[in-house]
Amino acid sequence: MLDIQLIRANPDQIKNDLARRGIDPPIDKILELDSDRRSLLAKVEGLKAERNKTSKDIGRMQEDSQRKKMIAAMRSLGTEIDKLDRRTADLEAELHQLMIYIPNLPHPSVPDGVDEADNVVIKEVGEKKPFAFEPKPHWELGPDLGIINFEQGVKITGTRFYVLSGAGARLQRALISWMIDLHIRQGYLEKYMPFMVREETLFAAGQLPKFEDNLYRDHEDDRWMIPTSEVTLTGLHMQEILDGSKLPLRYTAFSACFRREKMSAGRDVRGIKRGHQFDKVEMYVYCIKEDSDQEMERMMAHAEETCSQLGLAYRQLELSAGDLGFTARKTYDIEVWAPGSGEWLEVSSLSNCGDFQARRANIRFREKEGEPTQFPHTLNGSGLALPRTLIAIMENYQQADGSIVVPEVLKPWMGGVEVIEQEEER
RNA sequence: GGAGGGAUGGCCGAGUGGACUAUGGCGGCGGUCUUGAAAACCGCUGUGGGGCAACCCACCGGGGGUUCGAAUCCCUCUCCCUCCGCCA
Repeated sequence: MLDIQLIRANPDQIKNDLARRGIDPPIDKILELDSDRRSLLAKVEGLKAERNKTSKDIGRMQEDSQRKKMIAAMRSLGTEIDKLDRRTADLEAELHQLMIYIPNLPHPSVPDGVDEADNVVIKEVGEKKPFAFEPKPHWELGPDLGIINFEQGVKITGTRFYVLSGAGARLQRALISWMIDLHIRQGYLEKYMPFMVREETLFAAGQLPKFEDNLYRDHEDDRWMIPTSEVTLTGLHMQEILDGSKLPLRYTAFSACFRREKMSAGRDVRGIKRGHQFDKVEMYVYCIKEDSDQEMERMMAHAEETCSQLGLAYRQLELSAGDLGFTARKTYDIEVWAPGSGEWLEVSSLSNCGDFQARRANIRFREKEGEPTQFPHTLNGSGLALPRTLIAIMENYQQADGSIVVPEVLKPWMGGVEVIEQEEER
């Protein structure tokens, strides 16, 4: 959510910033509603002050005709207040309805552009691994080795679900453990969070109301499956006033993520690249606004370390203004090279949300006691999405015979397995 | 799933229709006293909104209602606790 005071003070600046995203939201309507709301508020609050004062007087008076007269007067004043209160509430609701659909303002450093074609490659690290044979895609390697079974996933649940088996399941678990341990060393506090949340939590993180179509939901209770643990890590401090001396707060969490993928139906249907359920290790930071640019670079370095320690060639992209997500003011993507699929795979997306989520979640902090509260900045980034990392490892570490070498850093978690050979299907 | 009890400020806890401008205590901050500290005493100590300001408004878990007036009465939702049932 944007700051209404900011819109009030610099409407043209706000319009220009949002135009960079290629949108033209109803800023003038918002200003009009805001101004109507404030003048109505001044009026109704004056009447309330009068009612409060007179009601107190009534309480002190003896029963007499004067008292009855005042009660009658207050009764009609009450009707008037009710009427104005309702109009104020209507205006506020209308204003709120507009405000919650306005995306975050792009950071000044974000490159211009209308969509992903305008995203900028900042750097490419590592060489695309050369192969003396034609590298296979993971959707062939996995079933051939007996470590991915697509048919079973479809049978059990439906399209875009799969089963990992034996060394495949173990490799994913190894990645999760290794990544979390790495992030702990990088200074993050590990959290294990719920995978289901209430509606309010999704609103706080900026997923609702706009992206309702992409979420799984239990209609009987107010329970929604999270699309990312960014949601729960934002919810962690909802409605709190944090102690400023404790910032920055850095968290890491593993979670399953659930996405209906209605927006991308038909895309990336082969393999495990885009499922309805996937695992992810997330990094999340709450910090003061002065630190957020540097926290972003820091988090980027942490995600890069994940790629480089796994020996994967990767590149860093910065999203153009037109491709930024709803809550983000600046976003870096990390893509790793998948030689079998023959494409760059987005394994991580790191966003600086500024105070946008903190506002929606009502998360504040106070630098020192007695000072006014401020909204912290929040940043989130995948410490890599598991299925795509798995793809990259399988395709990059494959050998001519179809076996897969286990990356050095994962060996401690693989129970002595150094090469994943064909497994008997069970 | 059934029965009952709860939710008040940073924390504990009183308040069941008008002096609540939310009692009291703890903690915190400032002051007096002191060589210094402790103790004692005095004062201050929630959030948001409106207004140039004085000041005003809202908030006692959330929402709605009754009333001239609600922390207090009514409805409803959420959450917590106790017991029973079921359960990894």
